[in-house]
Amino acid sequence: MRLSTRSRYGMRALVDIARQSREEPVRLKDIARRQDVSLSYLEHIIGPLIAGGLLRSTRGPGGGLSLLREPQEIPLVEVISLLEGPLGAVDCVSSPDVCQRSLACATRRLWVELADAMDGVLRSKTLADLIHQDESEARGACVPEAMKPLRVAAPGPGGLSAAGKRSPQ
Amino acid sequence: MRLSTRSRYGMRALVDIARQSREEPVRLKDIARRQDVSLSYLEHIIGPLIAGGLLRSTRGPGGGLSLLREPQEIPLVEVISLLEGPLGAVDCVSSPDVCQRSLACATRRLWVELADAMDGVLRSKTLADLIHQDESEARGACVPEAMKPLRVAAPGPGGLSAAGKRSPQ
DNA sequence: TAATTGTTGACTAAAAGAGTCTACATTAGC
DNA sequence: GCTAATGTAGACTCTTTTAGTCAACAATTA
Repeated sequence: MRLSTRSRYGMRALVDIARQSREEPVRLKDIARRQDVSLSYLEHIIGPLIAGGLLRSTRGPGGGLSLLREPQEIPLVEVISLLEGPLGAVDCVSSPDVCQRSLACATRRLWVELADAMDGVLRSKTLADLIHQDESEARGACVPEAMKPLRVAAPGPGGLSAAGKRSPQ
Repeated sequence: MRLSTRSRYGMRALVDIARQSREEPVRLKDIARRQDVSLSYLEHIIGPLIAGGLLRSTRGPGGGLSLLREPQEIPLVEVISLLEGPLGAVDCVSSPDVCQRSLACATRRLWVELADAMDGVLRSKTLADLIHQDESEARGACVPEAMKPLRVAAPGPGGLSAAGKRSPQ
């Protein structure tokens, strides 16, 4: 249940473009450098965002990527949808009898609620929220010390915590 | 961002035990049969639940698994935590400078919110909720036809939808 | 035409997911 | 104490996904 680098890099790339973009397109190479992601990999990540109508690309010298809409018109749910596919999908399609075993039905409803919760968050925010939040944080709200427990969430005791995993960046 | 079979099978196993259990322990073999999961695999899934103090196991003839607490005393967040590890973990630990690049900080906060949302759902429910929900559904609320779009969530237009993936069961 | 940009697809290595199998430890009942 | 019925542990395997790299190519500007 962890986010792929596609989503993370892709989201960062979009924020990057939104911040740099002053009319002229932003070069993929520059995004890769600023975000510290390999250019070749970023190309693949950007693909779905172009296909999904979030970005326009122009080739040749002076070319690059630009947003097709204003940041506040880009809901994050759309971004994640393009990059990650359906959230928390639990498809029990192959056995159509799942519902007769009402047990499966009960747990399934839980997974639906889980996905809905994430959907709610992503639906309530736009790219603009990330940029603005970012700018206020850049003014000092987010100090390195406060970042130490980079493991996400698990608020309070008895919370989510278990295996130790690692990830790129 | 999809749930592993561990969580799904494990949760179903717990519900199974909670429903069957009338004092005497429930045999793993029976759970495997009822839930249509291989016995050998279920053994591995059950392990963390025992280690985590949710289940007690007794060996030998007449042995099996039993809940250590009443279903209403078992928060689902605890179950998922044991089976899945931290929800939506995004650990950028290896580069301690993430926060200086405030961009990373902005997206990171989004991932935290996402994990919190899931956490909220799981924290508000107990095993008892699944059992009861289940029983009312068994009385006819959940008909096979209503189950066709087994792909989870994505409520409304413009919602979450993209890649086509498949999974066991 | 040459340099600069994005596009596409084949390819790969490593990790995680999903499971199997075998040997072993406990215990109840005879 | 023996035997059958249970759970336990760990090594092992196969498949899919993740996370990339690389090379050829297409478009565009100067």
